[in-house]
Amino acid sequence: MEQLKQSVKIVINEKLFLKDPESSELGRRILQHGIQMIYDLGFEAFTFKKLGDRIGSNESSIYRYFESKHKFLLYLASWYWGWMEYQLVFATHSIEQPLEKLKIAIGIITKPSKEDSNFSFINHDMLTTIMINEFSKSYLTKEVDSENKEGYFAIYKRLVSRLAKMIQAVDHDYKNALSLSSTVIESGLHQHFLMDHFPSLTNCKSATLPTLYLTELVLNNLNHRYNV
Amino acid sequence: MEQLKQSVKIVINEKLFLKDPESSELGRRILQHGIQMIYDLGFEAFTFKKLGDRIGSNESSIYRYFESKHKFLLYLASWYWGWMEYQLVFATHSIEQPLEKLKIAIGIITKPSKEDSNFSFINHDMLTTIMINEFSKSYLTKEVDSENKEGYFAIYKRLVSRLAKMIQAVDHDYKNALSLSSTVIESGLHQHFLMDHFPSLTNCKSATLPTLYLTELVLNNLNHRYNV
DNA sequence: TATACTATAATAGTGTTACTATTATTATTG
DNA sequence: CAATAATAATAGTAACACTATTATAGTATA
Repeated sequence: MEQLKQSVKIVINEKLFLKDPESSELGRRILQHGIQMIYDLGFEAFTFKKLGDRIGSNESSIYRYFESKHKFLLYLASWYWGWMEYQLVFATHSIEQPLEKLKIAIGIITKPSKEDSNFSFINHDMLTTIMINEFSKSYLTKEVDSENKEGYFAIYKRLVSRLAKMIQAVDHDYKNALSLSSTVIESGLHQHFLMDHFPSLTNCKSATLPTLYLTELVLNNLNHRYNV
Repeated sequence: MEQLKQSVKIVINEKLFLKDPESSELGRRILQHGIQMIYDLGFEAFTFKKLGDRIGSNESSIYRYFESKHKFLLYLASWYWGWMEYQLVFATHSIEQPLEKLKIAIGIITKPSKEDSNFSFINHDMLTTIMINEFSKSYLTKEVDSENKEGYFAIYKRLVSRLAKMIQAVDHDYKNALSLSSTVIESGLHQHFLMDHFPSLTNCKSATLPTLYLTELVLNNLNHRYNV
């Protein structure tokens, strides 16, 4: 917790960038407009060349911050999950009751920002949408294993593990806390995608957000188990 | 059911191919070796050029079967879900008991083939792995909505809907049958991916397959609900 | 046997992507 | 004022995802 609060800046694996984009004006413009462009065009159509044109800068200058488009996505994903972790730890640290703690955690993970104040040039709403649409692409690659070894997914994994611990705290005997945690985090994104593009495949609506569905899904599996 | 059994051939949206690849020797080689190559190289590194070289044919000839690499993936996905649907309907149609039916359905959807006999030149094990690694890429695009309108995801959607109906049959009052169905199908793939690449994020192991975890997950939510 | 037609192959070419390399310019600091 | 660092400009590369055109081989029909 202390690590998190002493500095609000989200600490990201240094191998994901060549020069810290938060440390200069150009770097911040890259983040801000990069997010905007991926949001608008999708990750496939987004290029460093287009981004350079947009911010009145040069493609080659962007490459001095990020080695590749793929690392840029990994950077954004780390930032997103780091920010989730921050919210989660901050919102639950003073709560004693494990069940209460878990409910709040699920609420944070499964509901898309909106109400959260921006504490940097990173637009949270857009970043959330980017994660819904693009996060899977950051790990569904032939290089996952080596990139995982490099620690590029460390923050994400820490979040899954944190949520799993909260699940376990509510039911010490539940055998699938990790799977349930990863399912909630994944479905938190996926159900939003379905709402936007395949509404016939989900019961979630702007009124009934995934939060409710997933909270019930989890709690029904704790302390009163059905054994197959 | 009759539609399914009258012909074992899986019927795929005709807009997904220019010439039916199952109708010629070259077409079948494209499918067979295309699957092998995507399995080996991943979808990104796979190209029609490489496939042409491999099968001693020409890039341009492959383009006479599939308009694009993306449509080839959509074709494979349709084939995969069509085959799932076939297995599911076939295995459950004679079962009366809704609970029994549902359990069998979840078993089929969440367990990777292996035991299933190939009834075409399509290798089911490889195709399953391809779906685990690449299926998300078929819909996480800027073109989802228009492609959805064209019916490119029809079989997948039908499967989600079928499973949702089976869930509903076990508990008529459950409010999130569609979301639960889509979650099971998604997690069926995702938990396998985690087993292979992020074992610390799942409790599933070759011994304890996702089937068990997901069956419990579903059944714990039916008929004895916790209300948030 | 000639002809017509189809399937496939060969060849070439296009615009774009995701970079890399080199050099020039501008801004900052000692 | 010189040295250094950051950024920009320019050019180039190999590969990708196609498209277009022409050639060839095989089969079917008149």
